[in-house]
Amino acid sequence: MDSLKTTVNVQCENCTIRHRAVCSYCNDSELDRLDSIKYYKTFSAGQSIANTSLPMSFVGSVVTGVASLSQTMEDGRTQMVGMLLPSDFVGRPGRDHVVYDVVATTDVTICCFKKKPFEQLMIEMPKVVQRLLEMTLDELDAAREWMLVLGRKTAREKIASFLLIFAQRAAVLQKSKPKMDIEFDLPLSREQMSDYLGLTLETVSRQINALKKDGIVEMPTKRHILVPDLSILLAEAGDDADGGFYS
Amino acid sequence: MDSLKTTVNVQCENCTIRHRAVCSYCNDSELDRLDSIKYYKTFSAGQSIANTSLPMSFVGSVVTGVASLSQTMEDGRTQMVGMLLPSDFVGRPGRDHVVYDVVATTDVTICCFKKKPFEQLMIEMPKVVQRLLEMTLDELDAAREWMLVLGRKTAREKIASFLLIFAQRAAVLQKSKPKMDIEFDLPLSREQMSDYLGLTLETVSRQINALKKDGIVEMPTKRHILVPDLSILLAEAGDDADGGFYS
DNA sequence: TCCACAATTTGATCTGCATCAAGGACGTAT
DNA sequence: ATACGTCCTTGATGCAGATCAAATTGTGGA
Repeated sequence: MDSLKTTVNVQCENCTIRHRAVCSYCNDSELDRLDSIKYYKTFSAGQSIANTSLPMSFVGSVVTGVASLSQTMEDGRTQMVGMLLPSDFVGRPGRDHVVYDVVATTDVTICCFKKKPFEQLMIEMPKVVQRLLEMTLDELDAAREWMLVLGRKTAREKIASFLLIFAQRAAVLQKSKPKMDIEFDLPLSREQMSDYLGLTLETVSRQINALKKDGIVEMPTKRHILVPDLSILLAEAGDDADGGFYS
Repeated sequence: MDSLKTTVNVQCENCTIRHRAVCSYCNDSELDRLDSIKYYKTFSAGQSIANTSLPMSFVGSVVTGVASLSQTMEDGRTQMVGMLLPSDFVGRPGRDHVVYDVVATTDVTICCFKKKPFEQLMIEMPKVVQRLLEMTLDELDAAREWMLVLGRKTAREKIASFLLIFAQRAAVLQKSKPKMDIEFDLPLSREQMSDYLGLTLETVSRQINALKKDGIVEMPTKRHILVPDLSILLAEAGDDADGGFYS
């Protein structure tokens, strides 16, 4: 959240385009030793970033786009266990194996740090480890918040909770005046939403249209959402005052 | 897991009994600076260890017993979001607020460190922070594993997954020869199990008795379980080869 | 502009688990 | 012993969401 202050254009190593992007690590003057081991990389929507059989050679920070973490059972049932949004950390420093699949949900730009040198920096620079601990604690809170969603909420509440993740982010970025619609694009398909929410895609479709019919949200296109009143959506999610995923 | 090597008798500050206990931190010679700020504390089954309105004044390590972390919605629906077993870390270093209720599920002994001095040590001793990062990453993996259970598994698979947590611990402790039953006590009531699994207590009761009827487990008393064949239980949980909660 | 295909919606039906409601089993205090 | 409370089991019924099946909309490429 303390990132996104400035953006820079970066050269992607996969394509010839210079992307607008910024990494909160690279913005931190105390961490400028990271500069020498960093490079930017992009993945297009649907592309695999890492999986159980193909471990990552880097760690890094999402600068643009959305990536997802999912686990799959042998019979094909899958559950998304996390979303990586801009400024989120990618990778498992000090761990060899990835225990879930990391996939680009939209086009994604990542500020990468070579894994081995980064792990060396973790030993030499306590501040890096402290920062990672902070971020990991936040992720743990988010995961536990989501366990309540998965275990106890109704389909309608699940959808509302999901929309809140983006609505709250958008509200911050828009610094939205109270009487203005909050507006954002859905970065996930109905099927991906169902994987995140532990539902079927049909139920997702029905419930999101029910929220629309009830005037909780507007949906000019199937992937674009307007929220006239955030507090109503909050109530639909069954949350008290704050309590959002990324609060 | 690298703890539990030796045990010591410790004086509890709440009662006059000396408890058999050991803390993995206190066993680590590199961390002996912790000695000066540590004390032991016990909680009896059902007692609250911390909650949203009553933050903790310490962090620490569970040495005996089981504690639970839960979140509750205004209307009373609750979801257990974690279990603290011996050697697990309790508390949120660097955070003021507890975001869920911590309750002793059985009688619990905790090796406590005063919060402020512990946070000071975190600044001075990088090793402490590194260790916490490791543990937090493990907790995050466990939480995500559990998200798959909550979002995608059937009631029967949920029960099997739950029993596996204890069966796998017991298997390690018993170093059980292949042809020997794995044996353990259930530290949770049917209702607590239902809170952990996102089910009702009736469904928990029915499914656990179904597993018994099918010979997957034996249940000499309602709180004691024998597992004749761990691999059958694993299959019931829908997991592949390893994949357990605390693998 | 049209076609092919993917994403989404909508309808009809089915089912696993929740809910509601008793009834046992066990422990503890009287 | 007996009574009471807590925990657990078992049965009957209902419903939210899954499943199966089309129809519709949206999209990128020739």
